Amino acid sequence: MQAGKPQTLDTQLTSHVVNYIRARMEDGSLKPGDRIPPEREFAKELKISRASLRMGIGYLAAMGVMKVRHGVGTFVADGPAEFGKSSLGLLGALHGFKPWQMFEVRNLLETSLAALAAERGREAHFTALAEEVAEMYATIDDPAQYLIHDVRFHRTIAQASGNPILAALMETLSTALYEERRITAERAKDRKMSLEAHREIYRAIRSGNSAEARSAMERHLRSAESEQATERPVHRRGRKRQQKTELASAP
Amino acid sequence: MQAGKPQTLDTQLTSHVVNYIRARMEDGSLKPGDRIPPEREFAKELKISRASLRMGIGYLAAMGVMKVRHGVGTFVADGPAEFGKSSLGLLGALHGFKPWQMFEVRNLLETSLAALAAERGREAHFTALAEEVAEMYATIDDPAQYLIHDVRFHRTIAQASGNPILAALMETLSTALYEERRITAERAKDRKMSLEAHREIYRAIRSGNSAEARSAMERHLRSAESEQATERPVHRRGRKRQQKTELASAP
DNA sequence: AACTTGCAGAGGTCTGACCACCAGCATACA
DNA sequence: TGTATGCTGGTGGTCAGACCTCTGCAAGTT
Repeated sequence: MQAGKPQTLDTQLTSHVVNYIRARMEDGSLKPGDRIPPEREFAKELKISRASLRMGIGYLAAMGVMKVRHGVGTFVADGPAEFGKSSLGLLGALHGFKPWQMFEVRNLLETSLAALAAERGREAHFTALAEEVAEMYATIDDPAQYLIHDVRFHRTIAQASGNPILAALMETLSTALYEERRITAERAKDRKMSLEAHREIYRAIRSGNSAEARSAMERHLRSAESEQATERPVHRRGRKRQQKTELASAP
Repeated sequence: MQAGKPQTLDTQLTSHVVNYIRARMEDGSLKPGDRIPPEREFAKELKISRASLRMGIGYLAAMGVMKVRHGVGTFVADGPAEFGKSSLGLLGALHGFKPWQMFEVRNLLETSLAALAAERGREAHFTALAEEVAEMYATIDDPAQYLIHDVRFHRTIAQASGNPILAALMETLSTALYEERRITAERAKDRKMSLEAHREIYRAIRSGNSAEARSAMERHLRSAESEQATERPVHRRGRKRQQKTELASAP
């Protein structure tokens, strides 16, 4: 899945850095989780200023390909692929995406994802799915926690589909969805129904029944959409230092 | 389609800039095509250094939300939404995407896109599609030109689907596909078949027959995939200053 | 053994200078 | 009069080096 060198980047030096990193990723000398040299050294090595190097790193970080940790170092991203954490949110802000459009995409992707997961999923994936369902049971009364496991469930399905590109698309959608649902009050009754739906999806996938997995997912999304229509957004009370609810990587 | 402020960005100041721009996009005071103040001024206005401002702009440019033109200014992107030009290529380099995975995604997206276009497409879209088909006829003997109109045809379908999120996804795929196919030699016979297929797709869409549009697209992609399997990649001859083949925005 | 402190190394930010590019206008020439 | 030429102002691109802040760990303290 190689491609020509796109000359479409911001500037010469930025693309210099990007191409260099990219080349090292393609020839395997830079793998997920690896660390790149300190900025000062690396800049000298590439014979560019630190500022320019940082522009390049910033670009890669924005693309979700690199991860910068203040005081520690810069690393190649190691989690599931993704198209930049807030890209969809940003584009939405700019082009005014509508909720129904979001659902349409989600429906399209997730039903196929569920079907593929049923066909190609492996034991490890099934186990992970079962665990998330269990966690959802355990946190049925804690909306914030429940949501996290809900999202992780869907993400795990994406990974079980065996197609990393699809998984990356779903990952991008998930991030946006999570941000959106995090500030929405959801009814306990909805969670009960949702939980049931997830269990059905899980069973269908585990049993390898792709058609049933697809339709179960479709039913789930359909009801989720209609529920959302009757929800009332919660007033955001003075940003109370939101705890670490970052969705940790799924196994 | 709003979302909380993601605290996931590189650094404080970068996110400061991003949030500022984002807010102005959401409240409508910054629309596609608009220009932002010169860096020196803008930096002073936001009370940050020019370097930091540039990091933020770099992030937004990477996301495809802003467009920087050396010597001219910085603008809000105005073309069709897209997730960063080379994001998919970069992710592919990192995670080693396989061609069949690409086709799987493409098949999934484009068949639905074609169906939606048949249902929701408007006259302007049909006209644009017809023009691209005509251009394909005219450039049947010029692989490079033909490819451009081929890609534009598919892109126009995405826009006709009436779902900008889907269109953005397809746009991202298209960029990667274009880069890939641009360095591949394709047989004249393949182009003849391809042209026929496109005409069928066009007719189905124009007549509003979504089921037929879907299956026509599916047939097209299936044959494209099998053809590609027998193609031989062309040796890249010392990067001969590739002319301006940038896909211009579709009408 | 547990806690505290200090330091070294890494990324984050600032400043101000200079370079490169583009557009438009004024001048010079045909 | 019309066209070519060339200057100039404004804008982004790059650089250098200094200083700030965060993290992790090791040495020291209790």
